[in-house]
Amino acid sequence: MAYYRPYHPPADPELVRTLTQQQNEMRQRQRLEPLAHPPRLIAGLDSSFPTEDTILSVIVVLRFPELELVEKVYSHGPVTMPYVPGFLSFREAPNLVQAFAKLQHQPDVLMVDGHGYAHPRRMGIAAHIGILLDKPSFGVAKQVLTGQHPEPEAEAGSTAPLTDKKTGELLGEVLRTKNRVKPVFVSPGHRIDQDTATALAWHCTRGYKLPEPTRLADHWAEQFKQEIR
DNA sequence: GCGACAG
DNA sequence: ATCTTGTCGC
Repeated sequence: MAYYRPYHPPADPELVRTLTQQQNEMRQRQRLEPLAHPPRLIAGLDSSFPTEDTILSVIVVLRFPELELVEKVYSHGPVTMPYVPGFLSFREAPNLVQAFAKLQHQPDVLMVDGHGYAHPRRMGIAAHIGILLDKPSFGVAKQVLTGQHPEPEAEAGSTAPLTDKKTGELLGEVLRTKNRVKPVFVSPGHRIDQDTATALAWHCTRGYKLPEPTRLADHWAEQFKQEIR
């Protein structure tokens, strides 16, 4: 059996150095603390690429814990950065911020597609967005970026720790949202803690692998994709 | 030096 | 992320 992994064009060393420094600076502003108040509105943020040079970001706002859709907005524009593992936020965050500005309702917390603290420099896109908007945020990713973890039990609701192999530090939690289906990776971003992030992700699941906020954002992207053409 | 690598 | 057919399981 031969396994292949996607080939990533070599990233410009100078660019990587600049962005790394920027993430380390943002890390100084990151605050991981319990949510001040229970959320009334939770947002789901997701970006897609209708064409290789066009980015489409969608944000949905749901009432919590009912999970009823309250609002949905989108923003699209030209792609300005290549995808480089570890620097996803610089490619997607700007357009997400543009979409956020269109919201009529202000969400209490943001669920972002991708990692938050579970990042090489603890600055995944979820943390990045939270700091830029000064909003509580956390990430829900479908694949691991960094860290190791044991397999959570097969039953929905089971969790397992995602830790740094070197230091043992807790980076996030692996959450089985659906029976016998690949789990998702939850990690805090900004102004929230791990337990709250995991609890929110779990309380937002409705029988699908992805929690409603990000699942619906992804769903509406298909609809908005038609509007921009 | 050898792998790993969100979306 | 995106492309893309058949296939497996509830």
